[in-house]
Formats: sequence, structure tokens, C-alpha cells
Amino acid sequence: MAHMTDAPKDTSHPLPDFDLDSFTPYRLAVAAKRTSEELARQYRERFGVSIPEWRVLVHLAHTGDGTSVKDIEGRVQLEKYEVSRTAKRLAEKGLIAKTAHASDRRLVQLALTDEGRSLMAELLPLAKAYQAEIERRLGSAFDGLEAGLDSFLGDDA
Amino acid sequence: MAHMTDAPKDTSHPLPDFDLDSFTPYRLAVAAKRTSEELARQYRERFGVSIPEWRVLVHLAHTGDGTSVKDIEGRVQLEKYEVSRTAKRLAEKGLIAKTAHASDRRLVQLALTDEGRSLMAELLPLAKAYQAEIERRLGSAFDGLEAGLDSFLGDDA
DNA sequence: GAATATTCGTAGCATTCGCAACGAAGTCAA
DNA sequence: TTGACTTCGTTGCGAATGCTACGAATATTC
Repeated sequence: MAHMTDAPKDTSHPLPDFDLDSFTPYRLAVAAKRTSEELARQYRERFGVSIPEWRVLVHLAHTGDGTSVKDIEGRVQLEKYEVSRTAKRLAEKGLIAKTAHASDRRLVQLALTDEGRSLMAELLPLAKAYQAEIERRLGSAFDGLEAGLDSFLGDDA
Repeated sequence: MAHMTDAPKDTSHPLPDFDLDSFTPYRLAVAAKRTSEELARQYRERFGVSIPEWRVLVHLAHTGDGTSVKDIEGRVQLEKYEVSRTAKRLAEKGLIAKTAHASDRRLVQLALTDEGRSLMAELLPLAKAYQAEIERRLGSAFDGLEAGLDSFLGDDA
């Protein structure tokens, strides 16, 4: 690609102005990272649970047991290989159990163990409190944020 | 850790309701990932530039040459080791040049090469167009989103 | 029923990430 | 000047990530 002389440094291309700080994808990325990390600190340090693990656990807590990897894929915005690996880790930690589906043995059934359930019984209220704190912090701006996010997520998630 | 009998499956803990889809950190994460990937496709495929690389390039295009790693750290929400590695890659690709600062030789000056400049001359209009498309897509919801994001980012970025 | 195609989940591999430790360069204090 | 301390940037290492290919189980077609 056009590798001209390196000598005359400036003048050549008067690059257009561009302010990263007002670039929506960047702003979303930073906001997402902040909230995720702020929350993740709570359950990473206290429970040793990562974000993908958290997502899978929430889904299992929400939809009940007997969910397959395929069911979770997409619903929590994880690729199937991520779900697979996450499930493996959660099983190793004793938080979920993996069993083969009775009639279709391609499917793997995921279910919270008792230990997983009691962990979620502690975690979910924390998450709810965090959500409440966000809403409080944003005040009247919260509804606008929600409406904006709806436009992005409208299709499927 | 408390691994009780696995037999009696439910009843034990009536877990609180929790809907991941309406959890703000999750919604932000998904929206961020979508926009980033949508944009990244454009410049990853066409220019072979990753997101951290893009951020560093934008910063250099915006603030002019002679910026140090330390200057960039924080401004584009990257850790210093990320900036360091990103700069290394960009230099290998010939998009930026790294030179030692004249008086303080701890500092490394980063500057776009001519090749980097012409790449940015192509990239920045693409990004601007994408921003315009987002604003068009969101319509009246855009302002609300901005206000909400401001509340998250208010402090420093 | 046999051959083919499809779905589900996993694993290999290379890359990237995150942390923490390090070396080099500079500053400060005596 | 010497020695302790700080700042800047890089790197080693283990873990996580993303892609792709693969094997097992099922569905489909003839």
C-alpha cells in the first residue's frame, strides 16, 4: 500500500478532525467495561466467578435446570464454544452438573447444583442492588439510556 | 465446599427473579460488542487494524505526532502495557514510527508514518459515516443515550 | 438399511490478555 | 557523587480468547 517517501512529515494529508471521546462505539465500550468491572469485582473476588460464568449461571437460575449448551448460546451472547468451556469450568467448580439428555444424546443438560443454587441466592441480590444503584445514579437519564440501548438491541437481545 | 446431596433438586432455594436482558451492565456489554464488531469488520477486513490499534491511531491522528505511550495510556482507555504492545504491532506494520524523546530518553515518541497517515485518511471518514449512521438509526433516542452515557463516563472519559 | 448431511458439543492451536516483575532513565537528597 | 526513589516502557508467564476442525449422535434421503 502506497508507501511514499518518509521524509516530509506533515502537510501531506490534512486528516479530518475526529474526537474519539464523542464516538458512540467507543463510549459504549468504555461504559460497558466500567460497569462490568465494577460488578465483576464484587463477584470475582467474593465468589471467584467470571463474567461468562456469571452469565451462564444467571441463565440457569432464570430458566430452570435442564438447559442445553445450545439453548444458552445466543441467549446470553456467548458463542457455543464459550458456553462449552464456561460450563466445563463451572462443573469443575461444582456449581453446575452436566448430564446427557435422555433421548437425544448429543445434548448436554446443564443444571445448578445445590452449591450453585446457594451461590446464586447470594449473587442475585447483589446484582439487583447494583442495578438499583445504577438507576439511582443516573436518575432521570436512565430512561433515555434504556431507550437508546433498546434501539441497539432491538432485534434479538 | 458444602457439597450436599444432589438428590432433591429444586424447592430448596427459591431463587429471586432476575432477567439478564434488562440488566444494564449486560445491555451495555452487548451494545458495545455489536457496535464495535460492526465497525471493526470494516477496518479489520479492509485494513487489518484491530480495535486497540484503531484507538491508538485515532489518538495519534487527533493529537498530532510526538505523543508518548504514557500520554496515550488512559486517554484511550488502554493500560500502558496494551499501548506498548499495540505500538509495537503498529510499528511492525509500518503505520507508526517509534523514536526516543530527545531530552528524556525514557519517553518513546509515537508518530504516524506517511503510510499511517494515508490509512487514517481513509479510515476516519468511514468512522464518521458510521457515527452518522448510528445517530440516524437512533433518531430521537440518540440524545437520551448520550445523556445516559455521560453519566457513566462523566468523571474522566 | 446404507449413505449422506446436519446438529451438538468439544478440543487444538495460535493469538491475545492481564498481571506483576523487571531494566533503563531520570529525579531527589544528602 | 553516591545512593534511594520514582517514572516510563517492555517483557515473561500463565490464563483466556477466537477460530477451525473434529467426533459423536441424529436426521434425511434414496
